[in-house]
Amino acid sequence: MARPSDLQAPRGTRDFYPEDLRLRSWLFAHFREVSRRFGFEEVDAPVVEHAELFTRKAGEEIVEQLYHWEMHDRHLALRPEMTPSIARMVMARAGALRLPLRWFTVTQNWRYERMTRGRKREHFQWNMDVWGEPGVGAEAELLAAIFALLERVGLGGGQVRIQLNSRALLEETLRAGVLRERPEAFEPLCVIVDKLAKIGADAVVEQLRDPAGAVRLSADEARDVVGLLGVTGLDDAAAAAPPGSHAVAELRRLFELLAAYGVADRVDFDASVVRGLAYYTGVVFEAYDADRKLRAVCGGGRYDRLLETLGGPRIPAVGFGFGDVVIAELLADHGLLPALARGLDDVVCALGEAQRPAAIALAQRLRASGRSVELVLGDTRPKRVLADADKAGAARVWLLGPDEAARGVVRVRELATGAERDEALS
RNA sequence: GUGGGCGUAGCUCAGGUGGUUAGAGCGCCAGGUUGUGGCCCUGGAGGUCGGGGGUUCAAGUCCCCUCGCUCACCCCA
Repeated sequence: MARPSDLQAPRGTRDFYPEDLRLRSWLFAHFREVSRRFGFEEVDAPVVEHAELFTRKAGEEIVEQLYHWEMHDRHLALRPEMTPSIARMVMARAGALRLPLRWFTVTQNWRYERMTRGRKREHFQWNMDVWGEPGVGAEAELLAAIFALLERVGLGGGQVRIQLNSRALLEETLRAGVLRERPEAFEPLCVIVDKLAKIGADAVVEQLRDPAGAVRLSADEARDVVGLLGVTGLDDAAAAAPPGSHAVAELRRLFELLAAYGVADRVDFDASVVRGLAYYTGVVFEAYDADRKLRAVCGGGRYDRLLETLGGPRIPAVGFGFGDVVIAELLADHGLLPALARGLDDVVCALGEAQRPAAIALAQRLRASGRSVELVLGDTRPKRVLADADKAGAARVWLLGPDEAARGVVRVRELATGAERDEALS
């Protein structure tokens, strides 16, 4: 039923009822378990940050879609992504941290944007980052972790593939060419080039030429850049790169490492992947469902200069963000969303107020042993108690009536079998 | 911002060309044993038909406006 808008969750946000939250927790548990197995530690930061932490000059959409406001002379914002907050935390303790650092987060993020399938204004995101490791071994660990997660949720059979590129490769090529005199145009160029698959080559060329823009290439130069993005094989990319390319060597090394993890066959080199965030400097990647029906399941890359940009030391880093929305859509499409029970173990019911103290003592004893115990609060008939316990998925019901009390026992019923027995109360 | 679909019970939805007290399934509540669940049977509660206006003897149904949800595009994580 349609309710007044002030009684609905704002557009793009969600209420999580118990059954919804069970599913969310299930997913988060997998995020955390994979992170744990890879030796990552969980951290968190405030949802509200100084807006300046997120505002950058490269024209990224993520900055334009910031939820932000002025309050008591402070410009605050809801975090649209986790990386800047983590960078802030790393910077604050840079001198005391043993590198490389492996941190992960599972957080709520906000982005004010139009809604479509797989895209909401409020979403949760799993982040894994490695700080202080310049080599592609870090990328390999992260990609392996993504595949580990996919396998845990039932998508380990190639339903999801990762497209991967290196901004360093693109940068090497362009700095030997059209950006020789203007290296600072590289970041805005990446933001534009990221749109290739969405707006088409002509529109990208147009934006790269824009005399009012930050890139300002000639028409021929812009077309050359777009041409570079069409490369799909690593050998072709190598051929187009400057001789002795460091970036090509790193990509080759990365694929060797991915082979050692057994996931190289699910990763494709694709020069058109550059990502829409300005701070990426090296390897960048995105994961998509094999049918390409949905938006990217996750994405990430290397950002070796971000900490420097924020005024900190130069610590290389690489990470990814993995949202809860697209993966849930994908799991639903594949019929992989699990049916999760409440996890209630026991129901304890006093039949008659005189038996309540004994029922409370029993419930507390069971709880102390770690069981999930629902104590029936009102004066509910056994019929109802049994039915409710059954629906809740409880294993057994403990009934304590005058008869049992007189004998110092409690009636225990196993719901699965219907078997009953008396058990001593103390 | 553009275009489409949709708003009827807690949920999922039916309700040809406008016509008596608006329906189903599920869920919920009660009963079918006096202290015993699942299955089954019976009964019940629950609806400003998103909101406002209009046409009409008569509007859930037609027209206009409006709000909301949703999908696609635009744009972008």
